[in-house]
Amino acid sequence: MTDTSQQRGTGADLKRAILDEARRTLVEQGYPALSTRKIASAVGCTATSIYLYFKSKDALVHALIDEGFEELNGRLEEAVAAEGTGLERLQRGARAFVDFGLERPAYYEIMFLLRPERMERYPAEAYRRARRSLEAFAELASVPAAEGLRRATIVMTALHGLVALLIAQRVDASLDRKTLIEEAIHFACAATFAPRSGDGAS
Amino acid sequence: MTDTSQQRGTGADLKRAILDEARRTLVEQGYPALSTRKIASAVGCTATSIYLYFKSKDALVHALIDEGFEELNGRLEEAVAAEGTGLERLQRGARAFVDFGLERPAYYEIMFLLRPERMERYPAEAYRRARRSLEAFAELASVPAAEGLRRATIVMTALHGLVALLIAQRVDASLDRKTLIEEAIHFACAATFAPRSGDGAS
DNA sequence: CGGGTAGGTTGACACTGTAAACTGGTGACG
DNA sequence: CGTCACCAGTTTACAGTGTCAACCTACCCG
Repeated sequence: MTDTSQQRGTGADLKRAILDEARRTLVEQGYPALSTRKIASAVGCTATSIYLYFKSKDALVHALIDEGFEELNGRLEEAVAAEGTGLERLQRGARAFVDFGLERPAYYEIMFLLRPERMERYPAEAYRRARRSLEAFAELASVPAAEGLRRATIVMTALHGLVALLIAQRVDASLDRKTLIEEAIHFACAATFAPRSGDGAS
Repeated sequence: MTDTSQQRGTGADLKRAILDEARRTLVEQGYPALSTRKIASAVGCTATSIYLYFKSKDALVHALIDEGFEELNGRLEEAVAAEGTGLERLQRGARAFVDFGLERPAYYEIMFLLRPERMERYPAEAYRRARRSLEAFAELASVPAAEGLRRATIVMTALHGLVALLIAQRVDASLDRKTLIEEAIHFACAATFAPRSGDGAS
């Protein structure tokens, strides 16, 4: 009965509590509502205490981004791993990516939507982890490795655009979401398997 | 010789000066650097004077967004208007869209990258104007009108994803930018002209 | 001359992230 | 046992943000 109804540990416990509260705020109220003072008061410490465990607010957000990529990578690997043709596996991966974005828009925002200059650069080491999903896609492409990365990037950009505009509610509401997503995934993935410069109409 | 080396008009002139300075700051230093006090001091008035002409900072940004869409729409219409097949015209439009985003990343950011809940909703009337480009794309699609909007949306999302990730510098630096863009546009536009559910290989 | 009003300013409030200095408690060592 | 150092956290403060309420001032009109 030492703590006064505040969840409040010390040391590593406090760090965890801060991270938990930050994640909660992020998920429930979005990135803009993420403030050091709010986190601190919810967790029962002062705002400056956060700086004992995170170099800056950005560093805290980086930690959340890491969490996000961990979950995303997990989902993607699972989706891609199962049996099926390359195209099928790619499509499952694409669906997993889109689902992640739509289910966790706040995570998606901090992972993909924050401009880097506002974000005091996400460290390159972690960046590489963020690219694992891209590489998973590249391996599935049915083109030479040199082009595989490009094709995979194209798929990623297409999926990202889909998720980003859906999250931002900038897609015409009259469109059926499910059909749109299915078709967008279909075309995006097909591109990865298309021959070099097939200009032909039928 | 009434003004003291500050560009400083009164009334509508001041409003224009504020808008000009806001645009300059946006273009040169990006959205995060856009602050009412900075604009005010650069333009030679107080921060609160901005509120005489704009309901809020968001309203000021809305005005810039309007400018952005005006330019974008102009470019798109020009690109799409000239002669050529539907596919060619669509591709020119797509290129124009991507070029706009890469040449004016700050404009692109406020137009497409700001989440709506952070943005006190861009008014619906202006929103419609923002959709003109989409409709221009839809008209070019070689599918029934009902599907045209969806196909156009898919192209838009693909292009948006491309621009967004390029701007955010989240595209592998080893890739040749020009080739990536060309190929992405190629595939995106091809989708609009593909038959219904062409699953076929070759 | 009197007064209303458009156009701007002053000052304040409630926030934000963050740095420097301070404090209370706990363990180690002479 | 006494003292010293260290560590976790707090206090205080600074510079910045958007925005509102009150004030002030110069001009025009009757």
